[in-house]
Amino acid sequence: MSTTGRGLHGRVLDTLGPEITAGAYPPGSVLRTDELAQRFDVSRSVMREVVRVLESMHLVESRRRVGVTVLPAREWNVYDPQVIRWRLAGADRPRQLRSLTVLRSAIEPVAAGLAARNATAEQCAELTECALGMVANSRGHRLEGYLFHDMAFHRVILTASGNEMFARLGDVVAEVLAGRTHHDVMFEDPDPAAVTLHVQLAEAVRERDAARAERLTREITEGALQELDILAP
Amino acid sequence: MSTTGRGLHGRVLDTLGPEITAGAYPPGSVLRTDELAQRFDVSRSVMREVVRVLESMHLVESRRRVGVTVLPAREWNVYDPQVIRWRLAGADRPRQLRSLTVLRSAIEPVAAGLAARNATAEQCAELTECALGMVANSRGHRLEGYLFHDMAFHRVILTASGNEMFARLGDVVAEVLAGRTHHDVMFEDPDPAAVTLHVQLAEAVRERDAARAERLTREITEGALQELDILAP
DNA sequence: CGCGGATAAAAAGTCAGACTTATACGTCAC
DNA sequence: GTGACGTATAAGTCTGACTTTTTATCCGCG
Repeated sequence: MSTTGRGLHGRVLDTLGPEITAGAYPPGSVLRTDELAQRFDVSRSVMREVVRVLESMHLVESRRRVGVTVLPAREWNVYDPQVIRWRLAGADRPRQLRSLTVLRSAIEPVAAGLAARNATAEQCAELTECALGMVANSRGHRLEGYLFHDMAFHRVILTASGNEMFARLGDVVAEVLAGRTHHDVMFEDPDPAAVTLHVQLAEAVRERDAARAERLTREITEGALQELDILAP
Repeated sequence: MSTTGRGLHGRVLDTLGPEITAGAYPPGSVLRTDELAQRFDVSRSVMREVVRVLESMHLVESRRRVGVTVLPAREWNVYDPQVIRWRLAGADRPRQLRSLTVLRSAIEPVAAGLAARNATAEQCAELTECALGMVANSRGHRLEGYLFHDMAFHRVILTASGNEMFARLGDVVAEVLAGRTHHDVMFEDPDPAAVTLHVQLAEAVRERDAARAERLTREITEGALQELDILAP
């Protein structure tokens, strides 16, 4: 589940990264490499590597004679999967989930339209398989099984679009879907209407109906927006 | 212009990063830290920091007893601004430009719709100012001036949307616009229709007409797609 | 001939300490 | 008050030794 796991350096990162993204240090705060090394009981070499990684994520900035300065959230690389995970695990999780759901609502319809044009026969088959899996798990509190197929479904759509930028959002969408199922309200079985929409979407892609695929996906994502009480246009 | 500039570590990164994203080492290639350190004439400490950063971008993977393995492009963090710049500077620039333009066509209309709801009075003013600047530079080969206001315009839209994920794409869009003006065909003055659309968009946002703002932006981005010969739905 | 376990080698990982360099800040002269 | 100068500070760099993990090889046994 955790990503960096390996290495002493990764363990420090897994503590310090979430602290920063959680806002434990207000923007402009100054950390010193030596102090951090002492706190985590690692050598400066390791600490410097950690700082370099945080710097490449634009979470901090390292300057001579000053120290390691924490940057304002506006500067962060919010598309870095690591940063996304850290923020989703932190306090402003709801806020983050909203941002990402709005992003989904912009991306996925277009991706679905492209998928209808570019999907391979194999991808079409995967898609219908996932949709069937969703149907099969849509009743009787089989939330985990439903989630599994839901994540796979959207990942296939994004990949089949043929656009690498879209494909790379597969993990993010999966994270959002998982978050919705696990942490937020979702005690009951999923909305039957949503299930039907997914089945129809798989159908539309198979039949190369780009316009319909886009329209159906827009309905799906608007449902997701409404769940989070985000006003739909 | 260049980003990492500072530090010995940054200079090595500015050479090795572009090499990898350009595909100089096929996926699965193995690099050794010591050899790299020798090649760039830096100490292993510095080289290790470089490798750590590349690893956080998912360009490479470092494993004990094996070395530093180059990962397939599918794994790369393609939203990392650094990676985007490296790829735009490399050989598959056209491909990259297409991916990003498709991304724009998905994001910007939604962002414009949100901007119409959320933009502050100040942002509305900036928007009209940018649009006027575009008009003023739309004739007589004043491409640089036009580009400047065009970049600013889209940046304001993305920021005014109020969604941090959208806002963070400001740099990317700017890069795409700059790329179009500088490297690709754009000898003549910009399309008058596009200029008009921008003026109308600023108007729509000012008047809080979200639907119209979205529709106008869709027209703008479809124009961008057509310029690159990407089929529009 | 093939298989499994001991063994060795290779590369990253870690650490400690000394040295260099840039730079913010205070001081002093004007 | 302003400007030049010196100093303290924290990051940056280098070196060399040691540890750890993982892979490949080799050998003996079935």
